Amino acid sequence: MIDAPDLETRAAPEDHHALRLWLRLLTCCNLIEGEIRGRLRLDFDTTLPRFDLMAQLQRAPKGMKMGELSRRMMVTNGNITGITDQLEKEGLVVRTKVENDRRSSVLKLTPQGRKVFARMARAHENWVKGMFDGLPEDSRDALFKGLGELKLQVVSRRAEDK
Amino acid sequence: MIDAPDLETRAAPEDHHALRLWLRLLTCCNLIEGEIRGRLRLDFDTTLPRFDLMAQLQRAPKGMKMGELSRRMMVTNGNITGITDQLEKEGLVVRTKVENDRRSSVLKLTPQGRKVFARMARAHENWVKGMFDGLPEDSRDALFKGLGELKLQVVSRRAEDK
DNA sequence: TATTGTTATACTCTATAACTATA
DNA sequence: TATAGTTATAGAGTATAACAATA
Repeated sequence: MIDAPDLETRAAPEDHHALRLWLRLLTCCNLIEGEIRGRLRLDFDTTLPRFDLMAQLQRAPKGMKMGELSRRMMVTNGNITGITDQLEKEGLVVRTKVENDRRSSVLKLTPQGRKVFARMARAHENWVKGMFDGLPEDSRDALFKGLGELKLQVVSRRAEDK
Repeated sequence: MIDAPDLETRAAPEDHHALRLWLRLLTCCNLIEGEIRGRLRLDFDTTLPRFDLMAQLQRAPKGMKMGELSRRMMVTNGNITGITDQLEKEGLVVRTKVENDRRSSVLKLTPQGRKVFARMARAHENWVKGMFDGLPEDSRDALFKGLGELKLQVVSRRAEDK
């Protein structure tokens, strides 16, 4: 066993199972996310939110409205404006105007943005594969399924509350 | 199916299984963490790092050195100093000096800190239970086991790299 | 009136690096 | 020389709220 103190050590043996599960989930996520953030910074001098925004655009060849990005990334409009400003200054995305609604902007990757993102996405995928590929196939399947159920659970509770 | 666009929509069907698994993990974690952060803010006017620090101290009746907190919370010494300053100002923790090493500080919860933390911890546990308890027992077990494997995997890779 | 996006502001968290005091 | 903690600094990310233009 590796001696790696971490957040999960905050759990006590008598704690409720759900709590221990949550702390383990959080620890895993933080470890992996930290690894990815660090590498994005080191190898590509960028951040996770910038990468996420570009990933969303990559999946939307016709571009995406800023409000839609805000919903998907679950941050406020103002934040999207800020991240977009940076990316546009670097020539990676571009705001375009739509015909029927002059309030809206549609964001698209520039050719340069597509090129840069392709390189980042390839590296990113390799990092992730490296971290997950040691897991037995059935564990991966079980995780995927369990997390799917968990997500539904959490999302539907949120919908109830509002 | 609930229409809730989120980070996971960034995955494409052709993406590697590991990548889809990671995005789902990240989405779950962000949803739950956001919920907890929001409630900590609303109900107790505090933050997750502050709560985490107090949780660590709660588990260490004799207190804990700041360096140890830094390792467990995986942040730098300077950050621990900052969070500690806030909590000490609010009378929730206290720095104490140790006999044999005058450089070190040992942090402890004050009686007031223990009282406040107990209330927060109870509420926190209920939030978490509420989010996880809808999961079938075998799904929870599978998640716990799979995440344990994943954590080992990631931690040991980190150890190799350094 | 409601919506889209922008701006201004403030705050938390974070890391880096230089520093003090002790060991 | 090394370690424990502090300080100073800078930057990212976040939310809130007021705002302009448009629907």
